[in-house]
Amino acid sequence: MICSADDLLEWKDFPKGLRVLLLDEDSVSAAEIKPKLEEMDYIVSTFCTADEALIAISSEHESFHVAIVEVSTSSQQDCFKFLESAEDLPTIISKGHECLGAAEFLQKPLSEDKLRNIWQHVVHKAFNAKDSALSKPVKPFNDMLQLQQETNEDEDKKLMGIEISAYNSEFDHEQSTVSDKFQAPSTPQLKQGCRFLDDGQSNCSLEKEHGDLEGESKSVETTCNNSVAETTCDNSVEEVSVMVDPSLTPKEVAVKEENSVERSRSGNSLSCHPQKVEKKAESKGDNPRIEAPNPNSCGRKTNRKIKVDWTPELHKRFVQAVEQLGVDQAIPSRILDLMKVEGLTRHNVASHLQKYRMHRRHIVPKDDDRRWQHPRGPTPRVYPHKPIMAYPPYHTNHSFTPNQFYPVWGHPSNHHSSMQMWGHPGFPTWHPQDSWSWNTHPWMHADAWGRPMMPPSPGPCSNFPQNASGFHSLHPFEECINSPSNSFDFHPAEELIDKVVREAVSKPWLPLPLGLKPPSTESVLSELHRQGICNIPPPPTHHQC
DNA sequence: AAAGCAATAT
DNA sequence: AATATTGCTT
Repeated sequence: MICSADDLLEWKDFPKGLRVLLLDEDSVSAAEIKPKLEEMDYIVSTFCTADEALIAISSEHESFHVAIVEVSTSSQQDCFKFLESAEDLPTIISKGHECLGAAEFLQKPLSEDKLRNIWQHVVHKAFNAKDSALSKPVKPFNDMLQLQQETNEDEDKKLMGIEISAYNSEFDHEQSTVSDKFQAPSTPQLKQGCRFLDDGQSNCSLEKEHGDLEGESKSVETTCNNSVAETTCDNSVEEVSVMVDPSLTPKEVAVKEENSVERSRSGNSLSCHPQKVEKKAESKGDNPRIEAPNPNSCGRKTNRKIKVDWTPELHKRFVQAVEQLGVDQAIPSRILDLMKVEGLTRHNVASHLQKYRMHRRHIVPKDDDRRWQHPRGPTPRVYPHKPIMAYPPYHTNHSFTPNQFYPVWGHPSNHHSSMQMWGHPGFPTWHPQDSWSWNTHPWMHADAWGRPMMPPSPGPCSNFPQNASGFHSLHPFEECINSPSNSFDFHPAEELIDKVVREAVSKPWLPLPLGLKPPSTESVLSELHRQGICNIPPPPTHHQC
């Protein structure tokens, strides 16, 4: 059965009580999945054979909201048979290596999150049914799910908003941007999902079934066939599950996919982009590489050159190469050598370098350069009230005017709206090797990754405030843990901490970096006492410089 | 030939 | 919007 929108609206504690049909020939795996589902207050009925399941469906047709079918290669026919007979029952096929015109891939093993989210397919289906509540107010349901909703969109978009928000609410650890909304309703887009396979969370989502509803919306179309799915996703995924439109037979799926290819050719299809950069997980120590177009896949017709997706990781490599070479020596060919990214061309690098340089130039206005490059110049202005950021080496403080943000070059992100990151003193977090804020710190003040600038002659009586109230440091922490790409490089490297400490010890006259607090008088005195130094001169009286 | 830049195309 | 391409100069 298909659960109608009306049903959902009246379903008080949805998705509790969702009736799940679990068809799995492997009783062991069924025994693993079932309790997980039951923990989520789903009502699970397991079946070992398609026939049993079909009998159950035909006899208790109203009894299931969603089906999960684990299908082995040998039982594929059974699977199709089940799909046909199951008609409108949203069915998630959990399968081995093949992709059956997928609406969604779920990486196995099926985690709690993934299982928990199966209700979303019921919602999706409910609101995409021909005579669903398309024209009905959706607010109640939205409220019920405690979802956020755009208020200025038309009804269709609202519907999408529900579904998308719902998905996002479950995947709120994933990045979610406005543009993403219409690309991957349920899970991170394939582009992301496959790229970050090593994060253990990512799923690949391909959406194929509601083009008629969305019109020109940017849902990620299913344009991959088996080979694409494998080439793009198989790096480390052992198995995927596949969500197919329950109302479609395999043939129909195929037809729809063809249409999707046509529709998405104009540029927004991500799933199918053989041109996309795919890189192996760096955690495995492999060099990233640019995937060559797959001649067997949907990219066959397009002669476009590979379009490099400068992912944060790729960009990081780029930046590392540039820094290794030094800005002056960094030319495309050398950067290319250092980056060791298979398939990347010098042109790609040159293009990126051009942008990179322009950006750097833009965010370090000449005015500032002149002011800071000659600290002995005409009485450098010091802003005691201004925030100072301590980045390693810690004495290269960056001074800037609050509110004076420069545009940040990065992927579009709703994090732009969270630029008010000031006011978390003493959090010595930085990304030592990622000085270029690429999506990772979209809110970061430009100066933070611009040219290092020396404070004007910091002496024993530095004007730079050192206590917490004088500092406004950024607080990247939340961002780091929220974004999957960030966890990647969030390592307050010990060497750096050591370095900072060493520097602080060797140059005691400099202001301490954020995060390092001067020892308390008491602890110093007791330590001196412990070492037998009892004759301590009184501290110098405070004086102005 | 490679680099770098700006304008333009996709 | 991001990236590629092109055309030009160095």
